Amino acid sequence: MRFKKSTQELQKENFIQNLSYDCVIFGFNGKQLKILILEYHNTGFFALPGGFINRNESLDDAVKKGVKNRTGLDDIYLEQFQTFGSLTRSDPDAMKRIFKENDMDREIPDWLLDRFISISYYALINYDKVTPTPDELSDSIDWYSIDELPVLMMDHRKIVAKALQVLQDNLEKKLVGMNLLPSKFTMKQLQMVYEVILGEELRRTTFQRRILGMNILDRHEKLFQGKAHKAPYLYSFK
Amino acid sequence: MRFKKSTQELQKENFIQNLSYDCVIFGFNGKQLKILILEYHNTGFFALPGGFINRNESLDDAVKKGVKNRTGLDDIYLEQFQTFGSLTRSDPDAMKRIFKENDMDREIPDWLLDRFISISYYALINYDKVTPTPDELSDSIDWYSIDELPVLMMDHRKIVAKALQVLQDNLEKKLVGMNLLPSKFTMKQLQMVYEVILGEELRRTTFQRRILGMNILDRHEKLFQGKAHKAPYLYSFK
DNA sequence: TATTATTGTTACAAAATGAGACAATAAGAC
DNA sequence: GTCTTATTGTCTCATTTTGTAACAATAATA
Repeated sequence: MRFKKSTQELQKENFIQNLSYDCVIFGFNGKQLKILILEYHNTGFFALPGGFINRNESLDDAVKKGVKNRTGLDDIYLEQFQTFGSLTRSDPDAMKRIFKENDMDREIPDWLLDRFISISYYALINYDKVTPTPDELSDSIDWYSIDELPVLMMDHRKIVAKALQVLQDNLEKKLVGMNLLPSKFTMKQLQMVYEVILGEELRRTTFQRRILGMNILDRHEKLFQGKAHKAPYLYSFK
Repeated sequence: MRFKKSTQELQKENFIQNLSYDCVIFGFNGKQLKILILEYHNTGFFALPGGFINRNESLDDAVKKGVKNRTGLDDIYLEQFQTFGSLTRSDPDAMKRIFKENDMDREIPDWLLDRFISISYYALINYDKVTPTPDELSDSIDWYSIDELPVLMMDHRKIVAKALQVLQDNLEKKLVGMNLLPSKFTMKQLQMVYEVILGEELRRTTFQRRILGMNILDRHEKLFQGKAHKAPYLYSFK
């Protein structure tokens, strides 16, 4: 959970109480699976991007808006995967600290110190098209490799683990590659996406045969990379 | 969404606002896949069993408690599958009507007329061990076959459809049969569970070979049903 | 022109699945 | 008792899918 607006706008009446969302935003940099993590200024607190649900907007719209603000992207592939509601997951002390370090500890709305149930989404985005944008609470936001994450606040590590597990389960049925890759890509790139998500190496020939057999790709021109070997074809999703 | 307690106890301070849960409780009667549907008295409103989350209990505990009250069962297999949060899903007029028909329209707490975001679970239970129990708002609760459901309130039909879809997706990886069948069952019974969930017929020999190949079953004595043919073995999950 | 690394494709083996056949066997009919 | 009936457990063979390796094609470089 985190703030989208200045505290002026964080008025209790505007938002649904005790409810937040968190989003695991996946990107693929060509080699590794990455997620966007933000850091609250002067606290050493790392967290998933998130926010609250406005009383007069739908849950999905709230999340879309939040992710758009962080990434600059419209039409993002979003999937809701779990709602976390344990009694111990919230951390009012951390919340106080964040406000304090931003010289806002007099303004902290009391509803932010209450218990929160968090609805979690994951997003799949094209890494290269994103300009990660921190918000007014002056935190940074950056890509972290999935296997080199910093220690995260509250239960956010658990949320990431669940997101990855669901992503793995959905890998076959949901055309994950389409959203993590540019519109044209090589078979090798697609295979690497599958490999980083599954965390295991795949056999090149079997993978190629299976994917082509699905009949979901169009083949385009070759990609000449200036390397001393045969040039691969470019593909796109139909 | 529905009520667990008399309105005396439905005080705003006790519950998390704007948040409810709904539960699709699946059972298998030997032939059909059934779910528990309740009917509000004198309204013709059919709905999924559900409830609210107490401020000092975890989300999972709230749902466990609710399902236990309706079924009498402890240790229920529960799986959270989706949170519904559209702006249009709530229906304050229906809520008023329900209270009115129960001669409680003066007592209706105003927070019940507000927007609700609903966290949905499905449960898998042993049909024969359940005594469906209506609550103090004097409604009935009964089993309905999945393909003969009455018209449901609000978006509950959509919730059921999603539950069934997720159940289908989870069929292989989650040992669904274990929770819908008695501890000892025949191969035929297990196959029928798979068939009603998938909505398609399966080949007997292939099914048997596949399930036995998984090595998840123990074979026990034969079951003599008084029928003029070979008696099947009983199995249990390891 | 030869070398190198990677690619697309083919070939064959191994495993999984589809489809059918068949013997075994409880209980009822005679 | 013996025959009939319906269902079960198992086996066989064909088909499909997957695992594994081999090999020729080919961009760039030496």
